[in-house]
Amino acid sequence: MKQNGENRLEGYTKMPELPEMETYRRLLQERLTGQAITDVSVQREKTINIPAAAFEEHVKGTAFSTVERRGKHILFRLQSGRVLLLHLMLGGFLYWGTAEDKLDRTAQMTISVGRHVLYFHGLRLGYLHLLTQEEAENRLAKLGPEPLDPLFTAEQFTRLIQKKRGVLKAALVDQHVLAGIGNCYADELCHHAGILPLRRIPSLQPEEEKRLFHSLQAVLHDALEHGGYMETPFFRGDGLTGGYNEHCRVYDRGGEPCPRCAHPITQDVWSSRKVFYCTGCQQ
DNA sequence: AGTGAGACCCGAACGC
DNA sequence: TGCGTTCGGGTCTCAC
Repeated sequence: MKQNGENRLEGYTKMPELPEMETYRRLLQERLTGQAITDVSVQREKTINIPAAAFEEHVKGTAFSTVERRGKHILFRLQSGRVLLLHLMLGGFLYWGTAEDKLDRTAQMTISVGRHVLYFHGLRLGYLHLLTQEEAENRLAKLGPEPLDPLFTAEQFTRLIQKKRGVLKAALVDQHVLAGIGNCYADELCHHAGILPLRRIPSLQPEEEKRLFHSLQAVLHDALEHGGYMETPFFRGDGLTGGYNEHCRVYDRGGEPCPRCAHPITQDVWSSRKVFYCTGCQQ
């Protein structure tokens, strides 16, 4: 595992959120569309939702059609009409290689496409479930809107946020309010907007809500452009994935000077989650 | 309704 | 070197 200059451990404090999953989606879409699945192997039975034999039999006999994303989920649409629904949860990540070019650790599951292999690593609570389209739809039905949907407006954002009365961060990471925001990007977008993540929602001024909406989009777009913050490259020579790591301004930077005002960043705990903010420039 | 706690899970870090 | 212990965190569910 990589460590930075201060010997701070990286890679297990940040879990894949929308930009990381969207980065994966793009990389997978390029590689998998139309490809026949030639082999499947399940090392960890809890990864899947049906007996391994039935899973392997179904998946091996079909091909990928498209790769979509909804919130933090990836949907592999299969030509059989079924869907593989992936959630990486805590510490999960993907690697694209061959039988020789793989990571020096066990994968919980692999899917082969000719000589290429998609490795599923770090699936502790994560899963890859084989579902009908209807089942997949039902699973995702309660998710909030996609923050980067061009049809998603500031007015809609304000309406959703105002349905909640608690702490701002609670609403931002609630998948039923918005799909895809997790612990890290919630703190990052609050910092970008200059608003403290533990503010009570009713105390937010209309102008602050507008700023939050703008920051939500700005931070996610920026993260996407830099390939998200995943530590592990998706394939050998991958120079994009994880490029956003150095762009995180507050998350996991407790005690470091704020990049905007140099005030030391506060690390706090709220509802058993870490929260990072700057009391110098966030109100 | 919001908050907190517990369960789920297991690789990695750490202490001895 | 190697064992045992601790930790973390997204999501769901339940209690207050």
